[in-house]
Amino acid sequence: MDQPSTLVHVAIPRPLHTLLSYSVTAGEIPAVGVRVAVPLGKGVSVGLVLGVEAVAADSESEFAIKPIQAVLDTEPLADAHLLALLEWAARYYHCPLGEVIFSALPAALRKTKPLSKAMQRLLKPAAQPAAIAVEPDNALQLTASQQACLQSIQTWNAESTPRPVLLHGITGSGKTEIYLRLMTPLLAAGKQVLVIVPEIGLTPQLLTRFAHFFAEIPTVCLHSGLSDGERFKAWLRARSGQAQIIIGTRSAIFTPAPSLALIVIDEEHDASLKQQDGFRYHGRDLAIKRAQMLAIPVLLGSATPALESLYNVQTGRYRYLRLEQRPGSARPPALQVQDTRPFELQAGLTPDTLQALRNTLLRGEQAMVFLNRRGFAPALYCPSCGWQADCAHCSVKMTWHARRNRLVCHHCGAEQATPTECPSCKNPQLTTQGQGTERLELLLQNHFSGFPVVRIDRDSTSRKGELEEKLSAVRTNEPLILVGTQMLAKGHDFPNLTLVVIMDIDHALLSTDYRALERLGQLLVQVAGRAGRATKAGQVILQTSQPQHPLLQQLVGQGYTPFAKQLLEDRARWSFPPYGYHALIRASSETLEPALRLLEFIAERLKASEQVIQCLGPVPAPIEKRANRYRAQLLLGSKQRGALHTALDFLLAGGVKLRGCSGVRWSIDVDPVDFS
DNA sequence: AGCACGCCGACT
DNA sequence: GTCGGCGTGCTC
Repeated sequence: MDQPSTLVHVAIPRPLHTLLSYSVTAGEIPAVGVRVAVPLGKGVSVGLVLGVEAVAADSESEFAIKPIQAVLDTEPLADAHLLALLEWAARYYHCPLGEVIFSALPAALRKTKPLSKAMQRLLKPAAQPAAIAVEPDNALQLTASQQACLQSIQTWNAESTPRPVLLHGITGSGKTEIYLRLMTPLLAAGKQVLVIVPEIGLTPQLLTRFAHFFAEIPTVCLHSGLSDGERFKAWLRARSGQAQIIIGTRSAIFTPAPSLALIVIDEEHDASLKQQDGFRYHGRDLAIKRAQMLAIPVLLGSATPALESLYNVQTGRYRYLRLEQRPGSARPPALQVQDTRPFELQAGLTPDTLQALRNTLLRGEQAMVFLNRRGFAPALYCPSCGWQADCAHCSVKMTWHARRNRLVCHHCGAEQATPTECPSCKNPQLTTQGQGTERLELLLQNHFSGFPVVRIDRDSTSRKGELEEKLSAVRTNEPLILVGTQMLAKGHDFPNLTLVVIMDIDHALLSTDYRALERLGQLLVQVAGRAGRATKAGQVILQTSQPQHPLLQQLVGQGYTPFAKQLLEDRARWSFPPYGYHALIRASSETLEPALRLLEFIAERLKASEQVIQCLGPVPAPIEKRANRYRAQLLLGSKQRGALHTALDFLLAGGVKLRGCSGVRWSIDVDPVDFS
């Protein structure tokens, strides 16, 4: 008897570029979006059902179709919208769909284990939350410009297919207030709002504001500090519609939210929105895609918008709002460039800078010295023979950490005891070179005895609660000096902080990475924004040996917008993003040659695609060796996004294999932001 | 990614 | 004569 039977097409978390098909028995046909356990090779794998197809029982098949092993869920984990987003992302980033899907699901769902009864129950559709009266906080009055901003956004968002809005608001201009006010009516109507932030641990003040303002609204936070179980529970609460505010880092963009009505991307320029390994998506770009698919508004906020976003404003794809003034009497800080060349430096600081620090402390105010380099010194060398402490596994110098008296590689984590003499010539007098936050802390402690020096970096805050401890010391508003890295750049508001010193920006001014200047400009503006946030005027000192650099001059003299405009003109001249599109193919192997050879082969295949694209390279990566692997890269550029994608599809369809390149690992990075 | 199959060097 | 090296290819 030829009875019809049923096939399911399943995405598997492996680098397969196709779905696999399995048979199911009539009584257990799973719905699309349900997980199944399937036999794979000799083993068993989890998979997600993406298609169900009735076929004639006698239909021929290329393969021996195996039956699924078990249906794992009673309810679909992802709805059609989310699956469409993931399918789009897999195509756009040229990442296998199964890997995309399972990296978007909480880790608890990547196992071939059925959920407990309790968890199954939580997957059932829940009733929409009842409308809640959100109490307007009368203590919080919007300024006239905030009010005008809010009004514009609300008018625009009422359109049937709203365009993304870029809210360009200087530090302290009150972007958060706009977010809160925009969210209020939606939450009151029982809707959900997704808020994406760069790194949750670094934006505690944003979380506190939300918690106070929306005390009665169920909220979940999705960040790296959660255990698998906690993350899964938060995901379930969002999926049920019960949690109305979902705050999280980039991966939160994949959280199911049945009544999603708004997406907010805070610090939309931030590089941490781009995933740097595996499925290399951009959180902001997927947010815009998701919002577009759902026809809901999306708001991008930043004091220093990404060049891409400013360009999208120019072309009319985004709308733009500027929030200029700081509430109250706060004025923007005065920026001053300090030429380091004529001076003898102490731990990298000029005499003028030290004097400015002293004056600040004597006025009873706080100062911050920003140096994006951990450890005591970034190099240890022998003055007699020239030997230097290199990492055995990477092509970088090791950093000397004084407190632990160890040499540490900041790229692979390798550590070793500090040698007591030169391993090459036995000279017992090894010397350090360059500045790190540890050395800066020590110098400042000696120089300003009687005033506390608080160092905040990954090394000084590794213990749980240590960061909060240090921050609360700063919040006493007593005169002190803060020393720190990137960790200090955003999210903290110190009312008595009036001086910010920024060190070591030369490498970014001289970098060959075309994004380095954009990032430097953003960082300078963000860090400068720490100064003078309350009623006191702020001062910012930039130390550099390149004070005449035209773009630095422009940034200091005219501000971020003209600086960004100039950078955009430079990008246009070279057809660099956003005027052209890039994809970076990286390869690594135990020696450099096979990686280069494979990329050479790939470059040739791409040429055979007959698409209008440029290949730059292959060349060794800027950090040629990392964790014992040699790295090379091939940059692809095109003025047509479509040509680039067609070429990459052609490459993947043909398969990439070359004899003698067996140990080469390679990957595609669409819209790369990091070229190291 | 795993995990097999498949041809060339040092062992009971 | 075999055990096993990891190069190559497949997974419905």
